[in-house]
Amino acid sequence: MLQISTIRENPHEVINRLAIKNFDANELVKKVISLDAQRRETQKKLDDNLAEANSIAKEIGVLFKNGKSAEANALKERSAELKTASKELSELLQQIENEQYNVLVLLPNLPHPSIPKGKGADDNIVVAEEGVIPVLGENSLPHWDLATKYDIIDFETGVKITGSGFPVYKGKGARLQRALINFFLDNAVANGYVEVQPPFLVNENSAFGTGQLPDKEGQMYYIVEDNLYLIPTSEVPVTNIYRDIILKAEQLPVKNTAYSACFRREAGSYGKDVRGLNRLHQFDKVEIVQITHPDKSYETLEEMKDYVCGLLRKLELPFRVVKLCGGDMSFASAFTYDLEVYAAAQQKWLEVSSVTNFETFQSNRLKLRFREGNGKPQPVHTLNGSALALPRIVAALLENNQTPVGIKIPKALVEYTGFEIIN
RNA sequence: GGAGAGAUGGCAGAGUGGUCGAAUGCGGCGGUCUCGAAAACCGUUGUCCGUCGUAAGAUGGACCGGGGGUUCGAAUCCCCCUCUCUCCGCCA
Repeated sequence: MLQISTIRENPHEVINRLAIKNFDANELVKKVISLDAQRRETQKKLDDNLAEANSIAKEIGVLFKNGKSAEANALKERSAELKTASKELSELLQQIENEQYNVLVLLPNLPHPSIPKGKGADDNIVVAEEGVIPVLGENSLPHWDLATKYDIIDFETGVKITGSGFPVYKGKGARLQRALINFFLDNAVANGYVEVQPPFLVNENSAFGTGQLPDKEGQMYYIVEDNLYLIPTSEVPVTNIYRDIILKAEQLPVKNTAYSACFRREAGSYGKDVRGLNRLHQFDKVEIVQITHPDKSYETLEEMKDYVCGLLRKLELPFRVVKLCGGDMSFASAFTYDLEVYAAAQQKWLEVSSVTNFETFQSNRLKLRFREGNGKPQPVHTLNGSALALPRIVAALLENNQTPVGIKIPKALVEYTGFEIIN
């Protein structure tokens, strides 16, 4: 959520920046500003009213004590008038505030000034590419066939138990999952991230805090009976740890990492490009989150991006770093790098991580702030990234490392899997 | 699932109708003392929204889990909701 002060002070800047995201903010900005003026005017009236009422109440108290009940009763009449007026004003104020809020949440985050305009994924900028793209033999297979061939992932049994998008990992497949999770967590911890194990279900307030609600409830699984949501990413519970908190400047940066299963309904996304592990309803992911001083967040963004690159390097996967253009960025993002690995059998780049700086967009909504010395609280910057999401990593590992004798495990993972080859 | 208790400032914990944004203790910050530190002592210490001001600040309002009600006046009385804790039941 944008800060009202930003909009009030630089309306044209807001409109221009949002145009980069192909978002026409003209009307909404106008509306927010006019509602803001109404809000302040109404509040002034209400406050004056209440101030008078407060002082009358005190007077009445004194009068009664001194036995001057006639005078007190006269004042009561004025007090009653004020009460009626205050009630109307406060209802009006509430209504204006709600309206303003409802408009405010429709405005996406401003993209960083360096973000180029663009329509969609085709206009993203590849800022780095690394690793050797393997050339596979004639009878190479996509990962879903390899999974069946070596009996490590069973999609059909998953369908029987739950439905499509819920695979069953078996044998070395299951072990590979566990190995990757540990590998990612250990690396994050070695890089100064504090590991947390969050709940996989969150309440309404949390879903709201990170922006899944009120808009995107359809993307989450929902438990009606308990009014809880299955998390689409551990970003939700981890970030919400810091909801309604004022940190001290010395506590920054906060660095957390968490493994969680992630649950996504992805309604309407069935169809092409979703075979095998490419898109699932339940998958595993290790997330990294940082809360930083506003002056440090872009430095941190680079650091987080480089950290994820390091993981891909250790896994010996060819990858590229893509800077998203305005049109492809998410609602809440100010700057996003996507990291993609090449899956050699599908001959396709697969997004495995998204590293994003939200600046104050999340912290403003979360009421997550920090204080320098005795200064006023101010919003922090929040960032997060996948480090990493498993399924597409597994897909690329299987496809790229297939050989006539089996699938080779990258060296760095062997101490975690306990085997060097899947055969 | 059944029964009971509770929700107050960073924490602990008083406060049952007006002088309460709220005692006291701890913690934090500043100071005195000290070569320095500890102890002791003194002072200070919440958030949000307005108004005035370049600012420092001044000032109005709101906030004692959330919402509603009674009253001239509510942390305090009444109603509803949420959450937490304890005991019983069930259970990895």
